Amino acid sequence: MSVKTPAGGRRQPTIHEVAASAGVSIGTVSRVAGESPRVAPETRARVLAAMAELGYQPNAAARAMRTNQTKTIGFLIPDMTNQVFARVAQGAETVLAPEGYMLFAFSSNRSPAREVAFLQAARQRQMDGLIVTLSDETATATIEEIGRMGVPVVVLDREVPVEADVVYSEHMQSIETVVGQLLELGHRRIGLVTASQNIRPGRDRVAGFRRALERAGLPVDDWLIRANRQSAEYGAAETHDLLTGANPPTAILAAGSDIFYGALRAVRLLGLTIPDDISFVGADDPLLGDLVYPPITVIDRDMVEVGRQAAGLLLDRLRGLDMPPRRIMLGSNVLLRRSIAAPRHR
Amino acid sequence: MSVKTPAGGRRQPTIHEVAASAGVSIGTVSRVAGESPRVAPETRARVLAAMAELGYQPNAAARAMRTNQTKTIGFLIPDMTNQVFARVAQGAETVLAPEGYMLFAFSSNRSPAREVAFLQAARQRQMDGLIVTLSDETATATIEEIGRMGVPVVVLDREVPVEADVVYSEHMQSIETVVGQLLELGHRRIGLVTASQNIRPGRDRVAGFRRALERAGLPVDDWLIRANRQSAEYGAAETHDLLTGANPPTAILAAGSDIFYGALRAVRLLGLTIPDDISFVGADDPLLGDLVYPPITVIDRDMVEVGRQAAGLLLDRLRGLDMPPRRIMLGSNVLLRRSIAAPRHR
DNA sequence: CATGATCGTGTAAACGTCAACACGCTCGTT
DNA sequence: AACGAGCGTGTTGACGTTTACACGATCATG
Repeated sequence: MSVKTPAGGRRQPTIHEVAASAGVSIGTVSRVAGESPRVAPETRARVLAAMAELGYQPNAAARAMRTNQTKTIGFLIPDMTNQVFARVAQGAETVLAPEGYMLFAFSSNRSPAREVAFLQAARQRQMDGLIVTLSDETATATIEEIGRMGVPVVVLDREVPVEADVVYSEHMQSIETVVGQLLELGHRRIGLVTASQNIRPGRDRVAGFRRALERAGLPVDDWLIRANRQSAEYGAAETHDLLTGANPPTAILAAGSDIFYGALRAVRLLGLTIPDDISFVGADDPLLGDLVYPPITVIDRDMVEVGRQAAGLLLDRLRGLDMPPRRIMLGSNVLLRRSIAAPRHR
Repeated sequence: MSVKTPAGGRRQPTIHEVAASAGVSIGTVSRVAGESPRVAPETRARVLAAMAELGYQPNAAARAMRTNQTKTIGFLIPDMTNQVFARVAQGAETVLAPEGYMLFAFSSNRSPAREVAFLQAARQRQMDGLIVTLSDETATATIEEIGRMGVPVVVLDREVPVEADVVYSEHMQSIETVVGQLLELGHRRIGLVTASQNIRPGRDRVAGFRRALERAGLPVDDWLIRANRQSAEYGAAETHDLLTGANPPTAILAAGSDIFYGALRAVRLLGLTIPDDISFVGADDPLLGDLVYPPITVIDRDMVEVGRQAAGLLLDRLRGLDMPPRRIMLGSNVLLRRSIAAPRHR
């Protein structure tokens, strides 16, 4: 016994067919579907039976046209395969689902063009709200498109000139803490590999890095700062370049989960031992940091909480909250592990 | 200068407003939007200008109602935070996007109830097609719901009584290969931790495991087989239990990416050294396997290709292909690394 | 120069739903 | 018995599109 899934597209039953089958008018069916109280129990039962029988599901398009809401939230992430964003989605889901909203995730693969395409699709589809992580704060087309949305938008960890609620993560202090610790141990040349300065995390990490050195009265060697892209390949390439340079760093900060992967791989391929040959700090993937040997010090943040907070902000707007944009800042933790030690030659 | 995103819901411009602004009828605007050739170039230009001016995006709900298609594909995955499924989505995307379809991912968190909810939502939203990974083949409600879809559905790596195209991954042979190799090295007690036998991968892995032992003329100790759930916690718990038992295995097969994580963690926490104290084989996360020390032998498959193949099958159906269900089987590779060795006490 | 084909455009119906309104029925009240 | 209130149900426009059809203008043809 097997169930058919006709490619030809079996027509879905409509409210009219349910009405006919139950021997009532479409208005009554609609009231039953909408859980309106104004229906006699006996009628309701008959309608419910007809619905079940026919496998009726109300047509969302028609419903959306009448009610101007779709109970759909769009979730824009730079990269599906990155656990960091997936966890955010998971957190948001836990808040939105109980309210009857469906969260649909869409991955831009860090392409501003695809971000615009997503925003337009979301607008076409009358999505009720959006949670977005942009891949480039300077992409004006994306920002204009957000302005046109007409529904509440929550922005994650970006600084964009848009009147939207934002959930920020703290990056600067944690980098400062880590760099401070490395300086304490005697490191004088520390390499930083992180995201582009076109997004807040990249900018803040570089800023925190510089501040830590300046505070210690040390000069900043720009050669040691690599802040351009967010990918394992980039992390690997820059780490390799740093470690094979004329005057290599004695510690590497791989700030970003993909970069962390790539950088760690580069260190391994060079046959270097952590922390004897090189001190190493990762970010955003506490699991990986704890699985390798020795465990790696990691800058961590609770992404599920980010998702919950973002969903909370959105939900308030969906309920009609009218007030100036709100900003939430969530903290980071430095999970100290055995991957950092005093530099060898010194 | 900042852009507004009114919570109140700025009304979106409609085709009527564009028509008025361009001084033509709505029919003409629709023809321009639909790229029909029957429009004078001068008129087209005027309409296009009006559209751009107003930031017009056609209302997908209204369009869907007329045309019965939404250019939307639903993608159901058991777990967003699992890279394996994310990669499938990525692969599918590369095939579907050029055809104008948008892929929206939804995570069921391995809950059959949420799978049903997703399927109903997809039907309500008139999605044009679905790619689904079910979390339990025995959930009849889910299967019935698939039968009602009325649009093509592609199933990933599950055996369900549904007339749908399927993309399978090969599991049995690769497990046999690995177990054979371990036997060769002298292992006689091998622990298997994998997914529930309610899904094909779990079943096939257990079957492959048994076959390898039987072929070698060895008895199968059911205590060594743990096939119940797919999560890091489960992997950790069962691995711990196996390794602290009265007669522990000398090798562990952690078949499943989350299970791999958890199992590896359990081994670490017990302070065991791979491969001296215990031989270890993982699955589905070649990256992790290569990052830890020593690198871990892993059963790997190309999930992006799975996604591409699934999307290809779906696309054919969307184009109207009418033929019996097709099945594609994709292979697995055993990436041999230094985590397996001859057992110590023997 | 009449005829018909072609072209560009406008008009109107339909898609499936919701909700305002209307209507008839049953009660309780006087 | 008459009346109004309230309840359950049916009817009827919208919502924004697409598309078949209609129509006038232009143009080539005999």
